[in-house]
Amino acid sequence: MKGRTKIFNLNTKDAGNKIVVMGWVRTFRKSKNVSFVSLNDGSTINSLQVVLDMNKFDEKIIDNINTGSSLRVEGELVKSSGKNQKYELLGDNIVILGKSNPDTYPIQPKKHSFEFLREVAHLRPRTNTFSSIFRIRHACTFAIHKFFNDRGFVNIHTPIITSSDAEGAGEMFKVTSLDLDNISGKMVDYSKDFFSKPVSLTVSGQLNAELGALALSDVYTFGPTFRAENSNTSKHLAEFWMIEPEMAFYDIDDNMDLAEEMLKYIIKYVLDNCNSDLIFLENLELDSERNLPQIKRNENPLIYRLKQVVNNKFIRVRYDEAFKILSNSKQNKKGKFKFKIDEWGIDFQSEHERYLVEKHFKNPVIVCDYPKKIKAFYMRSNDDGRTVAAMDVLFPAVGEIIGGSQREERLDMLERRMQEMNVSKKELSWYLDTRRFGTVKHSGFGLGLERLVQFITGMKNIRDVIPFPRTPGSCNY
RNA sequence: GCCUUCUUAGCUCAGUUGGUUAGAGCAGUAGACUGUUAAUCUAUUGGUCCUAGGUUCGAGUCCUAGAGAAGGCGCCA
Repeated sequence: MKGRTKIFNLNTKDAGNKIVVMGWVRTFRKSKNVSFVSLNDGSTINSLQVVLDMNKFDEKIIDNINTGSSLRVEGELVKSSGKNQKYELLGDNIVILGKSNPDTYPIQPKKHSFEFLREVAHLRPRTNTFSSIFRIRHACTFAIHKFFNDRGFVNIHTPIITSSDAEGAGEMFKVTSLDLDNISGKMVDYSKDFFSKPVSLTVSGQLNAELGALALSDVYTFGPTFRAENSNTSKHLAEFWMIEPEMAFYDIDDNMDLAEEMLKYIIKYVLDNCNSDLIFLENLELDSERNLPQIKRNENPLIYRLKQVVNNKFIRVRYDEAFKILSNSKQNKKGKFKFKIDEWGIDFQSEHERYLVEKHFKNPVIVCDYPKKIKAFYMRSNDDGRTVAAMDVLFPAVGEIIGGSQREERLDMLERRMQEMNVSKKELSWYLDTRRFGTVKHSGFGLGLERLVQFITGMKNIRDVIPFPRTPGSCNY
């Protein structure tokens, strides 16, 4: 690979240099004497224009330059006389690395629907939109690791296969090595299975992360998460990536501070490092909204929305206040909510969350101190006896992006809650040990990576921010 | 899981109250063109109208079932 230059490294300063680039043809504009190839290697959204003197090249080479084919081009980088680029490559020597039959190659130099591109998910990274999204997704991933590393957090690899079915975060996928094609009507004998007991794919690394926090102080997990829920929405995947920090000695306020700081850090990192991708996605969104009625459009363009999040303090409200705001809202009094806000203790529906974020505050909102009966067993009971120290970070468009809490560190309280909610103390005795031996107050939260990438890229469907989406009835590639 | 909508050329879509031989743009192919920017211009190929039944003299259009997709809701990240 010696001598090859990636396109994102090119610069007008390199004009006059002999270089070698490799990439895939986006478009080929052919005419008798001079032709133009847009070559993209995925290192940047910007394709490099290769200029070909048609008299210099064999017909065999020219005929195989098609949309999708891969080339090695050697030539001199020069200042461009065209308007849309500052520099271009005068092609001297071209090698066709891989042919592409234009008759059957599905990606055309034109606008495709996201639905169609989902059906060719193996090739969609070759489009501007998806290469931008995946570069931004990578930037988010990198920023997350950097954020935590800079603050002395330890990355814990929590297990993907778990024997605990008590996490309570949703339906689980079973993992087995039993011959499923050959199971009789009898009860399954799990003692014959690989782990000698029923096991599943993880729905959350939190309980394991807590074990790490109660030894290493600050830890985080960042791994795949699996939910077998039959959710058919633009915000749910059966396989997604979740970031779960867990911090010893943090109370719920420290927890909220960290969540806000982290989200701002990641978004700022993307703003600072993925500018051309964001500009592309912003224009794509403006373009797609051109024909929509005003109410269906975003109030502000993408980059403005991102800067707004970075530059404004998140609004923090307790459930009680949020409940009052919602129940006194015109929307509620006029019966415009599908689910009326009437009795204290109900869980908010997404229409209520959107009202708070998009109509009332027009800002990201953190709601905390939820009624205990709608939250999980491990959340710390507040002194009022009816709420727990839980918090949800609500974002415009994507809704709940983070869910977290201060954990119940008092053994007797935790055991009482487990009893009430029918969680097996025996199965989670390892978890309870942290409360038996040197318990401390601690907190944590879960961030859905795809929902964050959705917000940052403005993509409407979560299936378009993960390379290979898994959803009910769909597991391809 | 529930509700609604959609499925017509490789892609994006049009197709009138059910009426003859199903259309357009783009892509592809052939050609033209000295600098293009999803190049342009000329010509042209391309159809199991999602599948299976049914109603009708006649179905892309109506009815039933199924498959797939999208949007909304619930569950959540």
